[in-house]
Parts: sequence; structure tokens; C-alpha cells
Amino acid sequence: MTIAEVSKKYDLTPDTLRYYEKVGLLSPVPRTKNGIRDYDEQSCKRIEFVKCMRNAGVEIEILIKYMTLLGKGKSTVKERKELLEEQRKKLLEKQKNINETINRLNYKIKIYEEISLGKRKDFTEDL
Amino acid sequence: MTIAEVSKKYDLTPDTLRYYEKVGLLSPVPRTKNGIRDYDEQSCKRIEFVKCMRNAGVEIEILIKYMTLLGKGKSTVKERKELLEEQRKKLLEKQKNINETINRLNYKIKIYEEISLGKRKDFTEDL
DNA sequence: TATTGACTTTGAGCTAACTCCAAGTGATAA
DNA sequence: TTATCACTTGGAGTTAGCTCAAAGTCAATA
Repeated sequence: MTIAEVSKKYDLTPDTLRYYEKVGLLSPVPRTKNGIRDYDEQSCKRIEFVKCMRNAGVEIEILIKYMTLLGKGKSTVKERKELLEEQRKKLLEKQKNINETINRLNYKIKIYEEISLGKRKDFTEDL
Repeated sequence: MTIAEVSKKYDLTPDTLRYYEKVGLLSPVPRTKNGIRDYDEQSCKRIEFVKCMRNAGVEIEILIKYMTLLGKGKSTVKERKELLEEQRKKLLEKQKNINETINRLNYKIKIYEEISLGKRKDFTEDL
């Protein structure tokens, strides 16, 4: 697959794909004889994984570390597990924050709704 | 309340508090005769609100817009409601991404666990 | 043959959200 | 009185994660 195809498939710009490769998120992508990237199955899987993690806000540095461990084979399983557990912990925390904020927004929006409908003429701004 | 007290209370650095004020997230904080900030109830409420929103990743630009509308009184209720609805939509999307990623991490961690326990000697790296 | 268009590289530039620094002020402690 | 300390300001610096620009290569088309 060319970079344009992969770019379309995963909705990441070619620049971003090259950047990910440069910083070590992807093991060097195979090339044609003229040096043009020809993404294989493995590269695509990694890109999909990275995209998923990035969408959740996992830092690139962490992903580089993970990919490096992955490249070293089975001896790094324990370390990889610990790394993923740490990220999960962070995401659970983030999830909690987001849930709290959504609840707060729900409340505020409901109040504004009521004001709009004239059900609350008494409203004092409280945030 | 002094900036140091507020800083401690909300776990935000004094620099961050001054920054928030400078960019317009807080209406000018009251001062003592020597120009030292003396945070009042309203300032604290705003700080708490901003902190909650920032913890969920809501952009400062958006919050500035919201605070500006808030300052203009009841005529902006509809606009404020729309703004909050948009942010809620973004957070729901984010929540979805995070949930997906947590599920994926749970799966990976489980697999690594099994490998560690010798239950899976056959494992092929798949991400 | 000439040009188009997708690719390549290197390296600079950008944005958000802080974070830090230098220089100054004013109240309190020794 | 002198020194300390928490505060003040303006403005520069930092970090993550891209994003863009310039200059070049190569295969395919007019």
C-alpha cells in the first residue's frame, strides 16, 4: 500500500505517517526499488494500534517505548504488561474526569433549558 | 484568599492562576491596596469550574468564550447552552474513544497475563 | 520530449497551555 | 535598619505533536 492509501484508510495525513515512522513508532516501512514506501500488513496493524491509543490520548513517548519492547520479543512481556497497565490506569482516571464533566454539563444544560422555557425566572448564575 | 491559598486549594500553580486571569478566564480578581490578589467567592467558583473543564480537556479558548457570555447576562443563555452542548458532544466522543482503548488494553493485558503464566506458549504478536 | 503528479528528504514553523525568569514592591521579622 | 519573603509585572522559553515548505526523484502521460 502506498502512503496515500494508508493515509486514506486510517485518516492520518502522509506527514503524520512519516512522522510516526521517523520517531520510531513503526519499524522501518518496506520500500519499492525507488525508495517509495510500500506499507505491509504489519505496518498497517501498528498504525491502527497507534491511532487507537493516540485517540485516547496515550503519549507518543509511551508508544515508542512499547513498540521498542515489542521489537525485542517475548523476554519483554512482563515489562509490556506493566506499561499497558499504567496506561490503563491513566485512562481510567481520564474517564472519571470526563464522566464528571459530562454530568456537570448535563446539569448546566438542563438549567439553561429551563430558563429558556421560562420555568426559572429566579436563576442565579452559579456555574 | 491569597494566590498561594487558592493555588493550594485547587492544586493549580500561582503562574497558572495568573495566566487564567490574564487570558480572560476570570473577571479581574479583586486586589488589596498594594495590588495583591485577594480572591473572592466568585473567583474561586470560576476557578473550580475551569479546573473541572480543563481536566476533561475542554479548550481554554472555549472557556474564555463561555466566560465572556456569562459576563453579558441572561441574553446569552441560548448561546451558552449551545456552547455547552457542543462541548458535551466532544466529550461523549472522547469518552467513546477512551472506553474502546481501555477495552483493548484489558484484552492485551489479559493475554500478557496468560503468557506470563505459561498458558499461552503459542502466542503470535498481533497488537 | 516535456510535463505532470505522487512520492522523497531535511528541517523549519506552528499551536496550546502552560512555565519560568528577571526585576521590582511592600510588609514583617531580626 | 536591614533582610527576608510573598507577592507583582512583562515577556521569554518549553513541550508535545504535528504541519508545512523547499528542493529533488521518478514513472506515466500528452
